[in-house]
Amino acid sequence: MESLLSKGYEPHDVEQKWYEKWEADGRFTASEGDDRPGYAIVIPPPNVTGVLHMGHSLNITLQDILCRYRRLRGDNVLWMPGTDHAGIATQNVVERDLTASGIDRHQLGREKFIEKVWEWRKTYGSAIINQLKKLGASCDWDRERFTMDEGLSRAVKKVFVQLYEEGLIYRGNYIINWCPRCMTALADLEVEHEDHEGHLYHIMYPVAGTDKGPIVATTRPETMLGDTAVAVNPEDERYRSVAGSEVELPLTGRRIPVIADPYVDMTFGTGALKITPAHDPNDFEVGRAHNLASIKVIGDDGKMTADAGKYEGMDRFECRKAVLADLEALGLLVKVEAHDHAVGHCYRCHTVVEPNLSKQWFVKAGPLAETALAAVKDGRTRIVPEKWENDYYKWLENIRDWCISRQIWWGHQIPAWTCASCGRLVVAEEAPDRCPECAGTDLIQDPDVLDTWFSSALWPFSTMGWPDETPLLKTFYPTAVLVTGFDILFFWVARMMMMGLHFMKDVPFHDVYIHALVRDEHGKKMSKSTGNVIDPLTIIEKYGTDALRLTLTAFAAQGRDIKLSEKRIEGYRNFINKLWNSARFSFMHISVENAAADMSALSLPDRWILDRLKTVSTSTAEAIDTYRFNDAASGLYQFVWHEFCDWYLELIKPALYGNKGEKEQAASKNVLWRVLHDTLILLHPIIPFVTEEIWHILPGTDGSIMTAAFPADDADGGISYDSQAVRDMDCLMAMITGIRNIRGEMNIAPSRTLEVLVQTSDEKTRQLLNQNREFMVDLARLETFDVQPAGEKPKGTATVIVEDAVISVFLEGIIDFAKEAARLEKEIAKIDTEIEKLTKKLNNPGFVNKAPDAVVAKVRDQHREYADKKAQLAANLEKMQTLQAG
RNA sequence: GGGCGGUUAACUCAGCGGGAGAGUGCUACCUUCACACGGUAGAAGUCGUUGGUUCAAAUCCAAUACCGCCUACCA
Repeated sequence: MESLLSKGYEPHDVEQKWYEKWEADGRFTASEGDDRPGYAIVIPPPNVTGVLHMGHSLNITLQDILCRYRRLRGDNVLWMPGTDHAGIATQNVVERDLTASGIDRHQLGREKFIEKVWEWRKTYGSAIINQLKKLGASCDWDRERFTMDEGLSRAVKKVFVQLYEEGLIYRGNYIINWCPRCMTALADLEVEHEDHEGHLYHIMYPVAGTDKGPIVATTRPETMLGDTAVAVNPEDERYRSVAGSEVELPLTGRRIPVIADPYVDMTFGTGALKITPAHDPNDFEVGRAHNLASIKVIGDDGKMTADAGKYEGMDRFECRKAVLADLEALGLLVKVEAHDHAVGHCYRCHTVVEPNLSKQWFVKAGPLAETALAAVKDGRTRIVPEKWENDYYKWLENIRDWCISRQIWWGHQIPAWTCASCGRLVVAEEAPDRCPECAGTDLIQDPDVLDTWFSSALWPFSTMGWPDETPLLKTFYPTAVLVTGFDILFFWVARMMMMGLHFMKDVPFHDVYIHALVRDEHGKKMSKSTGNVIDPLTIIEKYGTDALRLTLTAFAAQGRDIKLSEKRIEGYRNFINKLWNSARFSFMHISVENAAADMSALSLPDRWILDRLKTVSTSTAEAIDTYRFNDAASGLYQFVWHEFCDWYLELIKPALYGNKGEKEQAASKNVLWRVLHDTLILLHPIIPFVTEEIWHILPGTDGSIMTAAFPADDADGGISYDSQAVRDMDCLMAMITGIRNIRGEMNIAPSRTLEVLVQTSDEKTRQLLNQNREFMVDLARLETFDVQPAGEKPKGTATVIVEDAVISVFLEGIIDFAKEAARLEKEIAKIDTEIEKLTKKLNNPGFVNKAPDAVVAKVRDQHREYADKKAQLAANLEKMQTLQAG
């Protein structure tokens, strides 16, 4: 059997093999409903154009841990997968493709273009899904959804119509963010602000018929061409005389009024504000209040319109330069100041966005936000870690209406029609046959599509078949938890809350777990342009999926970003290999008889490891239950490597090789089987592949590890805590480590066995040592091992103190005593600093009187222990010094 | 402008009121029959700075510095 197992773990074939088997056996398939508790997670749908990055990898790993864990705990788990049609992003990608072959989408026309996008999706759309599978994602792939699917589109239409009828969707002319490259409106959230070192230009607008007038300040001088007023504060003495008069708008020859409005901040700039209602949201409001005209001088393509006069056709930034030069020539550019300000960029193509007056569709967010806010405030949905709740509250409290129409072709076309003859607007799920107003049959559908996030907002219920009342919805809505990064808390989470509560009358998820962002080793955001991306697929190729998953999990501490480097992944790959080899070793000894065998006649190490196993089982369950993934990973790492491998396997080797009789051999084999068995299950949610592989080699297991029971609580098979075994083992381990320490410090070759004497007045300790002397002899490599009551200490020995036992290692002929004297001095110095600290505490009346008794008693004990230890070591040091002198 | 987070061993990070921890790296020794992707041992930190609360502070509070992020209609 062991010859079949390679010395080093080879992940690639194993991963492929098991993933295919799991899928084929329907291991990921949820039941529509049965006796088991339902547990659902909907995947944050990756963009269909996407390529797997580290952010996905972390996100998927954590969800997979939860799903696999809940299955092991007996739940009916639905992990709903799918992709997002990513309107603007996808359209951009396909357009780029077309451009490469010399085609413009307008040549193709809308219908043909959309066909092209679907073709594109057919060819490349499953790439990201296949990459998720590489990560081991146990999604229910039979239920995979796409936001443009027929079912989801139906949900989108229904939601749109209902919100419109409820007055929560409206259409109107407002200032929106416009991307002149994508040629579409954007929601406020889709604008990324960046600080730019810009300029504040001071421009004089001469009072009509004079050459003096108010000076306005602006960062976007080209917009002056669309100015329809100058505003000053009514309280401002400086402008009292000009308020109400007219000024001449330079470069245009137009006359515009000077209006008074308290909105103007007298302390900023010159105190006079140019008003451009068509290109600034504030100016738009002021313009409305004063009935000013709106003149749109920057077109949707980013070029100046006919209303810009001689600047028509110029790019907006060219125009800025031209306007400045012309003003300069006229002597009207009074001052240029350096001015830092935030400039908005399109989050898809990074072009500078332009606030533009435009007719768009909006969601009235206020009422929806209120319910979403309340659901978190009253705890129906919990955000973990809690600190994100504040951000959530703040955003919803200050929410503004959401611009949902996009001037692109790829997406859900808005279900609104206008009658060509009477102009009547009809909003309906299906295309109307005739106008309800005039019975005209020429109805034209609004060409715009909806914001992609509009359909994503419905994801938790649209994927389960809504608006039909499906069994799936009944079993799995509300979902258990949403796992996502904070970057889409507003974009997506908050909007799902709003829509879920409005249409399902219940929250979409009980918990929201916000995980970290993955950054590079220097803490920088990974991006293609910086060239610092660590590609998960490359990592998987090199180290295996389990290593990547374990690394990400170990670093997924709450509330902190993950700095990833390949070096770290290597370390966790080594752990996988360690686990593999511990199993290889185990398989040399255990057989099917050891499965589920009785747990009696246990040796001390057996009892000890079972206690540790129970402890780590409980803490792993607790950690996953509370989303402390890193605690789960590091707890298991510690247990497997440093308790199971370093100590337990070493301790039971003599028993396994039959040196301790059949009874103890059988007992240890049973325990070994049991520990390995349970450990595999505990690790499976984090590292599914290697655990499944070992599981199948482990004798006495049947079928997939995915069908096993998680060894916690009642499913622990009667293993019990054993604090006595833990105390005894701690004592033995401390002695072994102490002796090894001497060996190391004295440079004694491992092959050289040592003579050791332990003296202790405690009979129980003597008993413990006598009963377990083989462990000492074996692990500390001893020639002789004597246990005696306290008495005269021998000469020429190195000393270690453990509790009240004095361990003497005979050194005569092995090393020189000066070395041991130095070692003792160092040890004593260390103890002295401890004693000093403890003494100070005990001499403090405040401490003795006010601290809890238990704490005081503990400090007293410690103090006594250290004092004893010091006395013993000092006595031996004296002997060393005499020996040296002699 | 407002808000949040970080600052702990050379590096990356846990810990968040009662003895400073882990992984990696480093040093020494070891090719001992699961594993050199290994073993044993070791060195290594005024827990950003200053003040306060407390018998007790890396841990709580208040300032402050530096770094990072989010958010915002001051032209």
